[in-house]
Amino acid sequence: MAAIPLPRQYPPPALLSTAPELKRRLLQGCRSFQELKHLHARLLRLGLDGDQYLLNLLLRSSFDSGQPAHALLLFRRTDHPNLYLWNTMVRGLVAADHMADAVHLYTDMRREGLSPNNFTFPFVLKACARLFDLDTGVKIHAYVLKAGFELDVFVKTSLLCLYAKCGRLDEAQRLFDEMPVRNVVSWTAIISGYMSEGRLEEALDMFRRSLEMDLKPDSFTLVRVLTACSQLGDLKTGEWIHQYIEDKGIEKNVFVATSLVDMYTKCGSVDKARAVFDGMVEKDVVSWSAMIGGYSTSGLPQEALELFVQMQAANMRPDCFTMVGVLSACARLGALELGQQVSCLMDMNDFLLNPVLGTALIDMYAKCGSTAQAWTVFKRMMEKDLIVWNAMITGLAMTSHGKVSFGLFAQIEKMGIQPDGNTFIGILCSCTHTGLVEDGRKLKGLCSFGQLGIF
DNA sequence: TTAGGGTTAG
Repeated sequence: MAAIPLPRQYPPPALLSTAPELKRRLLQGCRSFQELKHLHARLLRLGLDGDQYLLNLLLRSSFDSGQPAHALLLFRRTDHPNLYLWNTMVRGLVAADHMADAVHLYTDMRREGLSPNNFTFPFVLKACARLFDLDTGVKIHAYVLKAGFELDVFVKTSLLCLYAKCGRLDEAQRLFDEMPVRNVVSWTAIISGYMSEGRLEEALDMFRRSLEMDLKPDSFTLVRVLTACSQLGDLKTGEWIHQYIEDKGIEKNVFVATSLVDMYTKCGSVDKARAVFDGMVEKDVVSWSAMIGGYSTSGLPQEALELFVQMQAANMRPDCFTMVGVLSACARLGALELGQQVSCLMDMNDFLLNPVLGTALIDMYAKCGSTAQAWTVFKRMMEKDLIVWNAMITGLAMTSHGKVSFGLFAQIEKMGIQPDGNTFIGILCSCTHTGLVEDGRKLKGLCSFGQLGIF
């Protein structure tokens, strides 16, 4: 009879009687907050709380267990923490999404008279970038120059990201130009900077330049440039990048492959998207959603629904993105029953709290002729942006509820929401469906259609 | 111990 493998043995805490034992245990990682507290107690009991190496492991364990407040508590109790501990704290707070705390801690560190090193800056600059705190970032930049870290590629790239994120692409480009060493991360960062400014062509130009300089793009770079192609509808460049990936034998991870799927669907090559999708070794919910949504927006609802059936057969749980694609396909087909069935796969609150998902459900009900159900969803939705209102106005208009859609239009105005072209298209649609010619004329008198670009 | 908020929606 085969021996039953015993579970991995951890020494009971009581046996952790020496520093090496405690260190080994801390390096294994904690399984619970309770255990973390126990290990801390052992540290105190053994009089090892002055050992900053062990304390650092304890801090990291606290962050890894999702207990940043506990890490902060331990840290505050430490006399004269060394730079390593400060860095661990700033890094941990950034990873735990406590950006303001990370910046405050950095400020405390400076106040205590400690000099940051090349590791400190990327952590704290990331926090500034996420907070869009350019003022603090600029002060840190001044200190970077003073302390002589401006040549460090990590520090420089972090600064570049800060400026790009805060809308200062000019400064980001200047830093990039003066970098003595550029690597794939710096190139990807500047490409992303151009993309976030909507300068997609220039982002692709930077990518071409990077290749001319023999840079080997990685999956992060490829995802960015494929996204730029998607947004531009630039099939030619997208295909070229795909060929480049194949020629160089670059492994297509799930992110790159999904970006290819998205690029092909957005550029009108659904078949190529499907070929990439079928060739994917690993597919996640994003890949499935991209392909299903791609079929829907390409006017192939039947294919979208067939793929959704396959997704379920593959035991892949749909998310909000999947559901939008599926509901949109049902709306196009007028498949009310199916739409109702699939909507049951989600919690109703998901529809009520997510305006995109809610709109997809309203649109499906309205296009399938069930205005009453569309109305119920609309009334219950917590967050209604203009697109939600437009979907309901159009839905009512299409089913000859012109008066009600006019009522909604009046409410929009009363609430101070600025209608857009789609709102007026919905309203005009209700005029044509209900013969409210005179109301349509009045509306034309009231609103400046020319400005909206409708006529 | 460090830098890229890596892909999908109405």
